[in-house]
Amino acid sequence: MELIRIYQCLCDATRLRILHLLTQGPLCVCHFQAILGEPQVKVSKHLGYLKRHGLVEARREGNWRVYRLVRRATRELQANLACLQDCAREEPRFRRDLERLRRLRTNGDDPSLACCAKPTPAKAVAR
Amino acid sequence: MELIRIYQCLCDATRLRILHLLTQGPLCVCHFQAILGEPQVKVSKHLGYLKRHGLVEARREGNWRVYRLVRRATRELQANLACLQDCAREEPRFRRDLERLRRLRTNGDDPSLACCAKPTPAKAVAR
DNA sequence: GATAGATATTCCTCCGGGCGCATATGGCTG
DNA sequence: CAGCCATATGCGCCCGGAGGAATATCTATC
Repeated sequence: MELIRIYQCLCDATRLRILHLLTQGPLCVCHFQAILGEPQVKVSKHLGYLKRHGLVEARREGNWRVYRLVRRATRELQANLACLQDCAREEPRFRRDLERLRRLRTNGDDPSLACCAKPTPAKAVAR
Repeated sequence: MELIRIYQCLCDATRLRILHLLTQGPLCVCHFQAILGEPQVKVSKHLGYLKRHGLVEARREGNWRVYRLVRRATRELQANLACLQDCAREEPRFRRDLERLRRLRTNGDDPSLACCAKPTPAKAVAR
């Protein structure tokens, strides 16, 4: 049952936040780290999980990897992501994530492609 | 995060089928057994899980227990159950469950309250 | 109050997944 | 090619949850 796989992906907080962010567009790993405030291993593993389960796909972009929601998402996935977006509107945590994403995009650079390390080579990501 | 709890409940096939059935109205354990074709322990445990996690509530009805979705479901829960119902429309398994439920209700007796053992005391549930 | 029926609970085993540390990989740059 | 950066992977630990067999609990009935 396809649905099960989807729900299994959704039932972890970190993955939920990742997917929620991805509904706003592709993102690279370091951005996830910055926004979620989670260690690299954790982020990377959850992205791997999502990829293995077919919710997400990745491409290389020079030195980093950009993740996005799968292009041809099933109806089920689309429905559930829409539902997630809807529910997320009221959860402070999701709102903060969105806020940070927005800040990264404006303070930083180009919306989707320009990755970290471009604006501030010294300070970089505030860990 | 409330959402997580919901998704944790949704990420098992048996629970998914149970919740889906419950969107059609209250049901007692033996009906679940009959419809799902799963052993009593399994059904009972998953119902317990759903109850512990606040998606479901139960009342005694003489010798048996009738389960229902929680009365005051959160917005998140409502949204996700609606989404589930929508997705379930295309999954054969869910359709079969609904079909069996319908058959139980017509062949059997009264829609919601009348429980098993009333129609056929001899054959009972075809295990 | 003994018994039967419906359901819950306990005990056990097994497995997948979450986490973190350390290390590997793969591309870029000097 | 050496070294750095971003990211992935392997390993070990731990925990929760799934499944099933046996048993307990609660209710109705005689």
